[in-house]
Amino acid sequence: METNQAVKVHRALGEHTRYKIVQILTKESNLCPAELESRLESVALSTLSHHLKQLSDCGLLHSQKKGTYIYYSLNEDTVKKFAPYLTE
Amino acid sequence: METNQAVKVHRALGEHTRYKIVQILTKESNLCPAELESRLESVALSTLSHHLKQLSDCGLLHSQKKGTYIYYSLNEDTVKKFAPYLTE
DNA sequence: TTTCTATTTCTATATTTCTAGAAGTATAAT
DNA sequence: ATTATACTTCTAGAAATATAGAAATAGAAA
Repeated sequence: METNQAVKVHRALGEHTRYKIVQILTKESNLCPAELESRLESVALSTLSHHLKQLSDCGLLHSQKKGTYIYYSLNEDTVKKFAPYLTE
Repeated sequence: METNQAVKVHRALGEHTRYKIVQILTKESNLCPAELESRLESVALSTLSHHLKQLSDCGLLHSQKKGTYIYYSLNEDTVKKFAPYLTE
């Protein structure tokens, strides 16, 4: 089943927790999973990790590793293209 | 579970057939289910109807009844807000 | 090396979504 | 009134997705 990026991006944003993650990252960038966890309500870290992977795979997020920490932030270009209203 | 419009719209667009329906309607508007069916590959009318409902419920489409026909077209405002790249 | 911390991957289960046939509704035509 | 057409709603099975605990990985500190 062929899946283009647009569909992937929309599917990624079409779920509450992931949508919230993106919203949070429009306000504060370079957050690590543990920090995101504290800003969400009752999501297991393993679940959060799964969501972050999906958001990264479709190009909405990028991450930077520093020691044992991984800092996530928005990929501005992708957000601008597919969900510009989020950063206005 | 509270669902805002943005999440609903993204969820609606995050599926191939529905995404395709919206793409088709950016080029030709006022199409009825039977016409859409002929422009898609192997989707049962009942399935198509279900997709059209989802697209309508989130505000992406509106429809107009004429006799037994129902003509669907894009709700420009919603598309402009949530997926502007589709009409550019 | 051992232990600790941050995070991901694996696994299984629960839930949601997709799909299409069958049945139903509404309008039009005979 | 009967039949035909256009479409939707109901139903149920199949497929996909979400969830979280347990196990695994990778780097930092002791």
